[in-house]
Amino acid sequence: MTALHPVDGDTPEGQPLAQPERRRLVIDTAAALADSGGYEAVTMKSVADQSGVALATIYRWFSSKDHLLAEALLSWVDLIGADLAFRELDGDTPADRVSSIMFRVGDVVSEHPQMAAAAITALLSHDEEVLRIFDRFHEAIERWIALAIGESPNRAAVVELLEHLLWASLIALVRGRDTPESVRDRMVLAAQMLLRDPATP
Amino acid sequence: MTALHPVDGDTPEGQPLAQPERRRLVIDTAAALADSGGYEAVTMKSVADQSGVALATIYRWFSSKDHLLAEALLSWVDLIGADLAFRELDGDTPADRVSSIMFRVGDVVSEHPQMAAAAITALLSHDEEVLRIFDRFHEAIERWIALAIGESPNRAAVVELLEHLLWASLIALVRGRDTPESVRDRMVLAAQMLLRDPATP
DNA sequence: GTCTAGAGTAGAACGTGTTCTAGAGCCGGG
DNA sequence: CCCGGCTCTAGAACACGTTCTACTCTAGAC
Repeated sequence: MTALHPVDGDTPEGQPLAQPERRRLVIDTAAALADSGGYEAVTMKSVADQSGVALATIYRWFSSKDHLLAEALLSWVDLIGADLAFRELDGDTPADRVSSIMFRVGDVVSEHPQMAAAAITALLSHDEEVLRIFDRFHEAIERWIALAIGESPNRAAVVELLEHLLWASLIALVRGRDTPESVRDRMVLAAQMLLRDPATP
Repeated sequence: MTALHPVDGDTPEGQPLAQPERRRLVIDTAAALADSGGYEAVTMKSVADQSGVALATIYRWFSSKDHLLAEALLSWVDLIGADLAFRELDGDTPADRVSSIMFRVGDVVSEHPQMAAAAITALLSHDEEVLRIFDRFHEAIERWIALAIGESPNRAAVVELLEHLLWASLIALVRGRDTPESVRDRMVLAAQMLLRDPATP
């Protein structure tokens, strides 16, 4: 059994897949394992076996298990990002639109709680590549929140505060210290308080 | 070499230490290792060797490495708590007093960055015992912040929001994504924005 | 003094993330 | 066609957290 005949990496025509497709396959395999059993269920050996890519090759493409899972998370980010670009945000006030975003994020997390927990665990790693991905994640969330609140005094500061709050809430959520509902409520309340006019006449 | 003669666990008189003292010794050994080299520098074997307590015994007392490090963190919490109980908080406004607390927390973290990073990494574990300790940590921080802001409309909500912000900031801090100064600034700004009168006449 | 329950111990063993080794297949330039 | 360099591979090896095993020692009951 050599590189000519990867067990699970062939096209229907029997052609071996090219590198980008095999890389994608590895990420998707990890995501599937994470989705069904969370962080611990993703063992590098099972990812290798199920994807048909050798363990050593996976480590050539990804610096660590956490890096691999972080890459899987990026697919979600793209998904939510595309959704936000496509569908208008509901709500007339900034707080309403923050609420609207939180509903979408909450839906994704609620539908895939194990994957979400695994991804957030991975994002907390100190791995170099994970930090890189974390920055992209950070930028995406910043964009979403900025989109929701629109113009406002202190805009940058408010966005930063809301982002930190969301991050802390997501961590609490996957640790069972919080519920999706209270995350949503907290974010909306924070948006209301931070966005009210500082000098109401 | 048996239980009669633990290498490092004797009093100057040669008496073997009692269980609570030996437990304390283990925690302090872990803290010392964490302080000098961070999370990875704390290996259970080196804690066992340097404290003179057998590895199996350490696992009888602590459910995991993360539990052990979380216990080490509690000493800090007690320290800061005692300091807060003893020294009045400076500042006339709630925001000033939040700033004052952040200075004290920031000082402790800045003086022991490796230990802080290790402790926060440990606190993020899903270990049962760690969750228990996390709850105590959470209550302590809640108390500190409540103490700082005093009476206020929406007090509970403001405290909760500030606590989440602090948590996210500390994580960013130990990951090198933030500086003590900007954590302080963020907390003070948040306190100001959240505590301003909702209906200025 | 003897016995027993329980705490403590040394060291082997195990699981999993990660790295290493040695070699096989592939591809473009001569 | 052959070479040199590249990717990929299987499997061994390693590190460290954690658990297991079989044993010793101690303290208290009697």
